[in-house]
Amino acid sequence: MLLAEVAAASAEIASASARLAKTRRLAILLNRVAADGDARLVAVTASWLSGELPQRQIGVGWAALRTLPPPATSATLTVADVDARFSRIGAVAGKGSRTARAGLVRDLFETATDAEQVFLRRLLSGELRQGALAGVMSDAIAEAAGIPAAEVRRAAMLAGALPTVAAAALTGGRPALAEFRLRAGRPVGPMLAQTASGVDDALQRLGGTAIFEAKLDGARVQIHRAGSAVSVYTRSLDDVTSRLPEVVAATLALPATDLIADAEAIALRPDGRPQRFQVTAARFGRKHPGDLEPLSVFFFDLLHLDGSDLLDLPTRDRLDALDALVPAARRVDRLVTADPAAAQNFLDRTLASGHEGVMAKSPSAPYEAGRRGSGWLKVKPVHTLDLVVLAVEWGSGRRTGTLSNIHLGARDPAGGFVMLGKTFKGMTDAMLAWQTERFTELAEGPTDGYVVRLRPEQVVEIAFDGVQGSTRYPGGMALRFARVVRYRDDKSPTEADTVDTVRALYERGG
DNA sequence: TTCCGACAGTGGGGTCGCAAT
DNA sequence: ATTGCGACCCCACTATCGGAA
Repeated sequence: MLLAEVAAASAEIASASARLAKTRRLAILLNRVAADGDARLVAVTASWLSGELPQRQIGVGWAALRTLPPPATSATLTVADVDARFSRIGAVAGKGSRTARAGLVRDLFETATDAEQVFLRRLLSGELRQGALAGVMSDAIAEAAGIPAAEVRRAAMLAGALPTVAAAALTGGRPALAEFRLRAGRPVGPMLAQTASGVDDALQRLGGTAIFEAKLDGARVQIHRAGSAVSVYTRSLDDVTSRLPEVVAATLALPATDLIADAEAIALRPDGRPQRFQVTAARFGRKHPGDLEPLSVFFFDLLHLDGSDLLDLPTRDRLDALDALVPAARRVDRLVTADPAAAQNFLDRTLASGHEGVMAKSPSAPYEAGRRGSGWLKVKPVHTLDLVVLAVEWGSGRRTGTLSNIHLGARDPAGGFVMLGKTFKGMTDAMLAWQTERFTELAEGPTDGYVVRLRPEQVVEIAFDGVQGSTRYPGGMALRFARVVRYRDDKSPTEADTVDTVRALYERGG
């Protein structure tokens, strides 16, 4: 199988708009690879065309792809060859590794045709832009193997990976898929949540009664125990066991042999209130924990216990099992209610304890592994400020040709504006068109660079989740998850919110 | 025929580890 | 010592397709 065939398929998929057409094209390609009889090649192809490398990461990013050699004129690279080259690139380590890696990347691109270079560059930079990733690939595997889509999806969630499922489906068929079961030690796609605007919205969407839980501002962990062996995975299923000895110890203290659980790891202050997220992130990111900032762990779901799979049980039953296993001090706070006032009170109390918000869960919903299920909703308070647009950046991909990412400034009472971050979120296509025109008028100097500086005249209402410390911005603060609500043509920059307002919010802890 | 769930795309700030400068 | 890069923690939001209602 030639790389050229895969690159051509990717280009065709990108140019089709119908999802069914993309699925069909992917299925044809998968069947062609499967005809070679090599399961590894099926897995590699499925992985690439869902935007991932089987090696996960190989230390090559955007910067390493900035300058590439001229392309080859004939297509000689095979899928197997490129896969092997990726492994070699990823295995380079130590002093001189950057240079060595760059050399291997250059060799690869020298051997690739123009079309292949485009594909490889997109794949390695994580911007495949073919309108098809894991979701479409899952359906394509089903179509190629003649298996119901739901079965492929479920196997992928239980395997925590699509490529192995692709290989199994196309070489072993339906019986091979049935082999994928929940197993302690093999990570599972975590269930994710949708957003609700408040507890009333959450109660209504969940059908009247909800399980409310404290939403801790830490890092999600999936904990597996098989006998005395504990492993801990992140939301993206990376193994972080060695970084989190506290989590391992807390898990070994539980009266069980085998389990799979969902939990949050978070750094707490001595008084039990949460540290800022940055403290947890620093500790979580550290490979060798040392003696700094101990992490606490709080369990909130149980998927497997001593031979029994629980994930298809309703939430209330899974939580009964969790409560019987984990002491209350190691679980997140919880309230089951249908009463909006009681729910609001729980949210208020949770926020007063310094936490991020609450989760609202359907008592009857199963654990939808790997999905952003409608059975889980998050509720977090939203702040808004009227800020001034200081500059704007040209967009990429589908935003090419529009002025997209705006730089946000708060008014400095002493004069001028203090930048607090950027945002590209919340803009409709109509807003993008409007702001491209508006900011072209406000441009202070050339508009052909990446960043276009503006006269500070346009006020914009910005929603955000909180204020965090920053070394990047001059005020020492940056907005967390900033997004545009609307442009305010009824306000002048002299009426914009001040940096003092932002600082007060920061010092209040949020 | 309309509605809505799921998915892909477009990027945000912060932190770490590590190689290069 | 500092800087740049890659990887990954937290993530919000809109457009689109196609099946559900």
